[in-house]
Amino acid sequence: MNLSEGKDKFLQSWGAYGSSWGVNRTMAQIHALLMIAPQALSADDIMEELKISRGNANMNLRALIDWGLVSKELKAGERKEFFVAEKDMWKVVKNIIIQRKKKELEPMLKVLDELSSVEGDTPEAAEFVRMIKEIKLFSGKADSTLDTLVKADSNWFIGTFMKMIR
Amino acid sequence: MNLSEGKDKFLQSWGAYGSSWGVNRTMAQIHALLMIAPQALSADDIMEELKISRGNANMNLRALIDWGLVSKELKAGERKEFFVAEKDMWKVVKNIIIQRKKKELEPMLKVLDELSSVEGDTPEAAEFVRMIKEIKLFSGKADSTLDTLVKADSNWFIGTFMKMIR
DNA sequence: CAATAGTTTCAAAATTTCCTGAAAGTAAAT
DNA sequence: ATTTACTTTCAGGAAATTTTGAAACTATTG
Repeated sequence: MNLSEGKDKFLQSWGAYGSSWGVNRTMAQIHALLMIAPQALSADDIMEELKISRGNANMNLRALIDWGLVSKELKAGERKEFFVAEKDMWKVVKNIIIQRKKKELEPMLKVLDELSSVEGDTPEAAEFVRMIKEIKLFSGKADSTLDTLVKADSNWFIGTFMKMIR
Repeated sequence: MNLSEGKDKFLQSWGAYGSSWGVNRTMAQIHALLMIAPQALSADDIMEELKISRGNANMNLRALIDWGLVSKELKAGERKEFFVAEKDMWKVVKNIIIQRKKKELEPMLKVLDELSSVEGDTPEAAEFVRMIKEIKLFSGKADSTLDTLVKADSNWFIGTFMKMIR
């Protein structure tokens, strides 16, 4: 397989992969493109490679920066902005965990907390509260585990944890 | 908060939560509804509670059964089918991991494998292969970790692992 | 300060995903 | 063998999401 075929396949797969996890397909593709780029790319480079509009490129680049997966790079003497992706996979995953934890897990925990105070003496109310508490207990544990994982450094995770769990 | 308010809030939140993880909103809501139900529900019960069509209810129920999160229950003397959700959160999460691993992680590993054989002596090709290998290495480790997690039983996870990682 | 070189925003269009409902399918009961 | 009581399928419509592109904005340069 040559580079151009491989690149296309990677861009398309990473897009589909992201898509099935609720991440905008184009955002995932821009991320993929930057991850395999040997140097920083400009918005124009990205627009051309992925055949997308300037608006689309801009919005998704900003989102990637927000997630801590991409950063801006200024080149001396150049007026336009260049973009580079974080290439350390452990950092990539860590940032994704941090974001999704903040945007999805933590709000859910808050909702579960409110819901566990539902009143009522019917079997329906009893089962509702029981199940909400079960979900909350589990989610709370997942939340702490992720906290620990995020605080742990790459070496610890890849070394100790992986060996331990095997 | 009373039951009806709580239920509505839970159904809507669980739907939104699923949605942001690439799971059909209605599928997540049916799952939520069955999780908090004290007894098995019929397709008609679900259609009425969520105000959805028979086709929609049927398709998403089948998908939930596929994922191992819901099962059919036949009542003696009743011709119609009833549905119950798995209520043990550890089993729920385990089944979700198994499915997503099979449908998304494993195909990705296969693609990465193919991509790591890209040929070329340009810096672009070198960086491409380097990065694909980095992603593959990390994904492979994640895959093994999930394997172990899935084989481990609930008690082990909640007891040993949680304490260990804290 | 006008021109130039970019970036950002957002309403409308395009695309994708989801849902409906009616028709077809299935199987138990009579 | 026909009716009854359901379940399943899927084409077309509805809804949600994504993308475009042009106008507005910002900042550097001459």
